[in-house]
Amino acid sequence: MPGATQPPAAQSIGQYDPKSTEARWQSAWEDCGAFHPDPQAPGEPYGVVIPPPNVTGSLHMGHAFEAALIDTMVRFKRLQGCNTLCLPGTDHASIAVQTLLEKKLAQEGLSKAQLGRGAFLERAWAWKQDSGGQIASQLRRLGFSVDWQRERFTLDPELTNSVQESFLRLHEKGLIYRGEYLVNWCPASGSAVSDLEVEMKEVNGHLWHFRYPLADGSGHLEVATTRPETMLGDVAVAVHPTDGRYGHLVGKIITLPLVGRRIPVIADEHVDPEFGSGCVKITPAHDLNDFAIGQRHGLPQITVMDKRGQMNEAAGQFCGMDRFAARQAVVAALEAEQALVKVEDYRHSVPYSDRGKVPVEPLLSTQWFVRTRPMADACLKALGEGKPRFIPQRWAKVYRDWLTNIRDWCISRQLWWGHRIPAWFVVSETNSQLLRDTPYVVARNEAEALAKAQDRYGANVKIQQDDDVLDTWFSSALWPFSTMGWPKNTTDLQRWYPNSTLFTGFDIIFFWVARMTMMGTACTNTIPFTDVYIHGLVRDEQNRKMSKSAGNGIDPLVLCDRYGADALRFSLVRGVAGAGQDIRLDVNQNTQTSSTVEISRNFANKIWNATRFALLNLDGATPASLGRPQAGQLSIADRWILSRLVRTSQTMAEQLESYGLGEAAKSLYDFAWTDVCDWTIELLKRRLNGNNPEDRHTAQQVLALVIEQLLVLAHPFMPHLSEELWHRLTKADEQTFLALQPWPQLNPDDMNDDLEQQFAALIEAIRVVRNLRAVAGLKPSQEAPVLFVTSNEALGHLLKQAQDDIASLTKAETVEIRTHMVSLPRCLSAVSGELQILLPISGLADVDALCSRLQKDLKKAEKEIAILSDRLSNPGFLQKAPQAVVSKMRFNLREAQQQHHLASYRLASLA
RNA sequence: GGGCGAUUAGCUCAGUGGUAGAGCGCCUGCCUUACAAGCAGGAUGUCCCUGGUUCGAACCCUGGAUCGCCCA
Repeated sequence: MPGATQPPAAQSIGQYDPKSTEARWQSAWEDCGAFHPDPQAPGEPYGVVIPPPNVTGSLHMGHAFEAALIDTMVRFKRLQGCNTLCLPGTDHASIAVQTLLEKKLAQEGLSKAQLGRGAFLERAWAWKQDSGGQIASQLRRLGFSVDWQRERFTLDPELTNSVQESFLRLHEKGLIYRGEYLVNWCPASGSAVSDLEVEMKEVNGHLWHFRYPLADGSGHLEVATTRPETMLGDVAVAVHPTDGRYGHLVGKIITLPLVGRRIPVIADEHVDPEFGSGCVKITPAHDLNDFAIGQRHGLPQITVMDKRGQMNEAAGQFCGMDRFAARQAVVAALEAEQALVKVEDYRHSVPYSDRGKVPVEPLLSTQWFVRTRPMADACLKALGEGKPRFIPQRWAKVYRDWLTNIRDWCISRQLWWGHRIPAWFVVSETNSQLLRDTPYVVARNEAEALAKAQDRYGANVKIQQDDDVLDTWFSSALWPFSTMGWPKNTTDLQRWYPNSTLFTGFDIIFFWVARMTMMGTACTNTIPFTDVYIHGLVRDEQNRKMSKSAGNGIDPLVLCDRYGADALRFSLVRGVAGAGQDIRLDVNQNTQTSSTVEISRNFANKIWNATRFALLNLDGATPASLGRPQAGQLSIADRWILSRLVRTSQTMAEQLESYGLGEAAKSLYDFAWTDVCDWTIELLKRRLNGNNPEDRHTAQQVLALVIEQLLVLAHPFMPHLSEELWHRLTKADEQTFLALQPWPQLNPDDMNDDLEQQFAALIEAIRVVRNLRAVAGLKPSQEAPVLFVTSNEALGHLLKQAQDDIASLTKAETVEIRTHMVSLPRCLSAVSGELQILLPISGLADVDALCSRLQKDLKKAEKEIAILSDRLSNPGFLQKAPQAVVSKMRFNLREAQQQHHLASYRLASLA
């Protein structure tokens, strides 16, 4: 039970409370327009558009993850001085919104047909104003540094204009056409959907075998199908041309059972002779493969279902039945005619509509399509030149394969909510009827359409706009430039187009990324972004994808409330191993807690307290008023932390530049916790509390500098915390933001490899003393003298320099450094490399513990000596390994031998 | 059928050829005036298997196993 022994008030003093700060900074940033960049401002442009979430959606962990990644990068670039734009928005989600509204209407006993298009759209807009786009406010809660003044919605007038303009241009170039094809029909939403919106699902079904009699009475053929109801639309039976069993039957006529239609036996390469009997029924109007075969053989297409998925007149006695009821009825009827041979259980893939969650029905209908081949080729060519660059690279291959095998894109949807297709039918040309071959004009508006139609068909034409709307992804495909005002050549477009990086999940490479690049090439003649960063999915502790429908998700906002947005963000970013790798977030559904996020909360608290320590020790001075420390005044520990600071700042910048976000987060964590808190602050305490004013001043300068820069480094990951603390530390006014400060500007000369190596030895010496004290059972508060003996001069010098530091970190009464052993009474001792560490206290020593400690040292040295001398006696190694490696091994061996020697000596002296 | 990813400490994962790492968890001791959301110390490994390349392999190559994903 945490804190059970202490009253909450006493406990809260040293605890960071995100609730009291996060909301304040979010509104301060927004009110001051901190993230509203001026396109004319200096700095290298860095432009990102966020993947527009669905307007029906609410924030889930996937959004939070994506937002955390984007914002970390965006804030980093801003600190680096880039002219940074991060543009938010939402998409209108045709099918989702329409499904939602129709459900609501149904509750009122209404249908959209009763309501009519105008009233329906009014309701849709009303809904959108009310409850649409709650995601925007939720993204604010994460501290996402987007420019809300530039927020866009795909149905905004300007974006609608972009959609119309691109439709027009593509149509003019022959890249959009209208035609009658087999499309994926979703009976649930009453609309066509694209290939991508179809998901193949493995289901347990049946394989029915039927007998089809030859018309001349000379026998029959056996066909097998998983969809008996489609046999009503059969127009042929196909066999493989080389299939010896059936060669003689090709060209013969079959009488289709139940229907009585006379259909031919044909030969087609496509037939798999191994499958079933080797005979395939052909239903061009209800199967994609059959459609292709039908076209090759000039067969008719007989549609036996309507758009609700019910059998139509062509289905004869089955007319009016639902397709699944018809399946049973057809089987029963065939059985009655003794045409049913057998039924097998059969596991197979069935195409389901992503949105409607019902099996799609391939259906012949007249739709609009994008001719993708030319655009895909342009994209492939660009990819050959490295445009765009994929991170991680392997996704480029997925993208390329998709573009290589791409099919035309069905873009019309039989829905109302969306961008209405800017095409008008000249119905006067076909007796006021809308037919497949009714001519049409494409225009920006009705007046322009009328003019065009009159121009072509005479003054008395009557026109009527296409009822359908465009696939939502059509407008999403324009997002990188439609949001910036295209086709107008705006300053935003000039500044931030092409965008710098697109961040998105691999699940929409096809849906979105490829379509954006295609539309980018077609409309703007360029790939719309330089880099594409593909991130993974958020999974739960059982490695399942976190999703609302699976019920294993957790509301990110709940975690924000519990641990702070910064903690959640840090967890998500730190969890990224390699780019594109999934991350795992443990979440306890019952308690709504996560130990992963708790760790990050603890880290935030650590930074909070480190800064609090600084504030308590700076006497009200700020980093600026204290000034930077003078080189001549610095202790070895000071120089060490400055070196670490410069190195960390450089490393993190390199990691972030190369999209190593998780690595950068870890660098920050280690620097803050280990270097700053465990060592630097502990070392500074002595000088801050001491009586030497000069030394104290230097310590304050170092502390102020290190903490301020730490806050800058932390800012991309934990923006609220760092902003709050930076203000407390610097006493900056309320219009000045850490978010707009420069990335640490430090002197690279302060980075010193040798110094860091020496300091590591010092740390090791301190560790050994502490270990020795623990092993020997000394109480933590008990002071004891420490004696170092080493014949290594450099090491001795280092220890001497840091004598006071060692004393304060090891509770040493005195610290003595000698080059030679002196005779001492029995004492605690240990050995580290060329260093003997002795605690000359008699009487207290736990001899057994000491012996085992020395035994351990001895064993370790023995093992090392064995490995190293083995290696160094290998002529191949000496000859072929790099000199640096060889001499390092030699050095290590000498040190191990020293250690061995000293440890056995100490052991002997104990006996 | 084709492709991709993963496999390292009890858990989550780093580790691009030179003596296996971190955090959490675990054990011991500490409320040491920044922090118990903390401090100090400690224990913990067939780096999935196999063969090869190499002076040297967790890492590169062959083959395989298990788990997951994508496409047909």
